[in-house]
Amino acid sequence: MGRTTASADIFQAIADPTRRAILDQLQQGEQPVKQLAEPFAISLPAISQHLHVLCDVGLVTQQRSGRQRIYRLNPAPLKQVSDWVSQYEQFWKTKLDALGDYLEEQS
Amino acid sequence: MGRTTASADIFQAIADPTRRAILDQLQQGEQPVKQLAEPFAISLPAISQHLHVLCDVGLVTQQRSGRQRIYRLNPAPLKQVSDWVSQYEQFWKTKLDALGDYLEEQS
DNA sequence: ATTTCAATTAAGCATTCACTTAAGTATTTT
DNA sequence: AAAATACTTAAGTGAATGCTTAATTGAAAT
Repeated sequence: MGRTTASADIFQAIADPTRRAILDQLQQGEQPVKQLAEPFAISLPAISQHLHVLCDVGLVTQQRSGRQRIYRLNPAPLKQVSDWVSQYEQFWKTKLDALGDYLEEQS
Repeated sequence: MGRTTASADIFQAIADPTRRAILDQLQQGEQPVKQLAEPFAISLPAISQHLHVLCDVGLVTQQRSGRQRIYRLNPAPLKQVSDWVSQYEQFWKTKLDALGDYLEEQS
């Protein structure tokens, strides 16, 4: 059934390396599917399915322009990931701080 | 074959909500498996398999203590996620800044 | 009107995933 | 030594995932 059943979860959406690469590429600006698909060694439908997943979680928006479909990055939903990770960022920063203190003591 | 084939990818590892919950719980300190499994409605082997995945990507470390196995959080690998996301953080912050500027202009 | 181009949707397939129960491995208690 | 405890590993299952090719949809050019 392919990518029709999307779980609409952001963590799931960014778990796939191809989808992350698509997002990375969209940082350079909005692009039609063909152009977006060019760097990848997979079929156009595969890309289309990935875009569908990204659309479902709101990471991209789409807009028709003639017979093209222009995709644009919308990074806002990534805040959910950022918020979750930053919880731990504190954690590892204090750890690095502790390491720094230790190193200072040694010198 | 269960969880034996771990992809050892951090984005994949945190894609599962149960695994994220396990990590969240480990913020309170190192814990044996039984205690760690308590809040979840799934079997102990399932938890063990999740822990194996987390171990593979280095997000947890394990240590024997008698017949218990103590798991401890190691958030360092999350830096990879943090770095990737922060790329976009800039993006949405400039967007929010732009919105702020716009609102200021209006007032 | 018909062909062409851009992209999606449909259908099918192999692999991976998260889970289960059953069996095995250590360690500790009795 | 035997039983109990804490956990892992093995084996199997249904569902989800990522991909493919074929068939559609829709707009543009001829």
